[in-house]
Amino acid sequence: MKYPNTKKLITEKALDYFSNHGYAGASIRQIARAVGIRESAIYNHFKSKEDIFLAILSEYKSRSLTKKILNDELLDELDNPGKFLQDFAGRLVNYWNTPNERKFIRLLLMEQFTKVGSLELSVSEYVNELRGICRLIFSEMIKNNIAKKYDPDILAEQFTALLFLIRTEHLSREEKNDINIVLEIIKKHVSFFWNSIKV
Amino acid sequence: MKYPNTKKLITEKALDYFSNHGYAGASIRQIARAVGIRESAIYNHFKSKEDIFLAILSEYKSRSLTKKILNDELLDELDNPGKFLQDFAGRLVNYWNTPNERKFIRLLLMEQFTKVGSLELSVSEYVNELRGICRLIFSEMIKNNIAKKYDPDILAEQFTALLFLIRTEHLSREEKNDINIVLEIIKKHVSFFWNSIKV
DNA sequence: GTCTATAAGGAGATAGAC
DNA sequence: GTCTATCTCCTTATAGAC
Repeated sequence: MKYPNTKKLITEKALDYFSNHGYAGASIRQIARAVGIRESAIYNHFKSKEDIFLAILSEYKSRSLTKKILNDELLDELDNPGKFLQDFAGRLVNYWNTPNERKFIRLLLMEQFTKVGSLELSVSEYVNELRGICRLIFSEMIKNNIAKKYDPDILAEQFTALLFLIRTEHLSREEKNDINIVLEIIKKHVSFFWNSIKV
Repeated sequence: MKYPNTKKLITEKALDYFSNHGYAGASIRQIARAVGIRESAIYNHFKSKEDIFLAILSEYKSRSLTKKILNDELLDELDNPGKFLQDFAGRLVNYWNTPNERKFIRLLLMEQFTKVGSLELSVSEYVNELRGICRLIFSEMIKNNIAKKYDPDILAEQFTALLFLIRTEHLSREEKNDINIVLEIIKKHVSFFWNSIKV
């Protein structure tokens, strides 16, 4: 933001409009006005509306959930699995609640069926990374005899589903305090979940 | 369908287009063509595009999940709780997979953030009925000492979340066989779920 | 209840001056 | 890199004949 880059600004404002009105419902005109330039100037940076959309998706696809969530600090807590799970879920929910991430999920949910530009945008892809991380965590817990010998795939699925539903339900509201309510709910569920799988 | 009703036909085709392209992405022209009349003729039945959308939502809101799922036949199986849960989930997934219901969920996911016509369209509202039914079921099981004394709210939430995620993930694909894959996954999860809560 | 014709405006996109 | 001006097409919606 220090060195205002028009191209970057366009994708930011476009993400704003796309995530609020959908791809079809947002117009180049509105985006240009939000950026502070004329529509025609947009075409100096992107060759079409679809091109802007693809740029946004490209940024979205280049993120790595693992890097954002599973840092060393968290991994140090593995010897306290209950706390580890809580912090893991808490970190995830906080990350999901960052402004851009919220917009991305909204856009994903809106455009998953429309297939603009023959580009796939699927919920599966979105939760699969989380699923994989959970599978790893629960496998490890079972191997170390911390958790009961359940199928790690099923545990991962249940954990993922819980986080996904609660997250999805709180995407519409914009209140700042909302995240604390979500964190409370998540905490209760993680606590229950851990108690039912721990040895 | 025996007595072709133009008004009904319009909402049907509109639902088709809305659920595939979103509200903003579908045009009266396309809908009229699908119905087999001119755009102007649409306005004999609805005063605006938004009016069509509201008619669709009104139909969607008038459904009752309970009536469609919880009939006497199913309730007779309550003395065999494992089978009951399986059939309950199976019925629900089959109902969710009916063409119109699929379209409704797609439309809901797409338009939950746009607020066309100041009408609320929320995922919460969608899953709340299911949540309530599950809460009742699990409360009853606990009271009758069939299930462990867990918090029925949490059990209901986990059961709902599981069904919702799996359902959401399979909304994009149109293959007829897909429902069998979904039913298999659900079956596995319900089985696991029941085993972990039964006395 | 459907048609033709048309209005009025917004959409995406381009040309060429500065 | 942004501007003005313009093109072409599509959008929702209305008027009035049949």
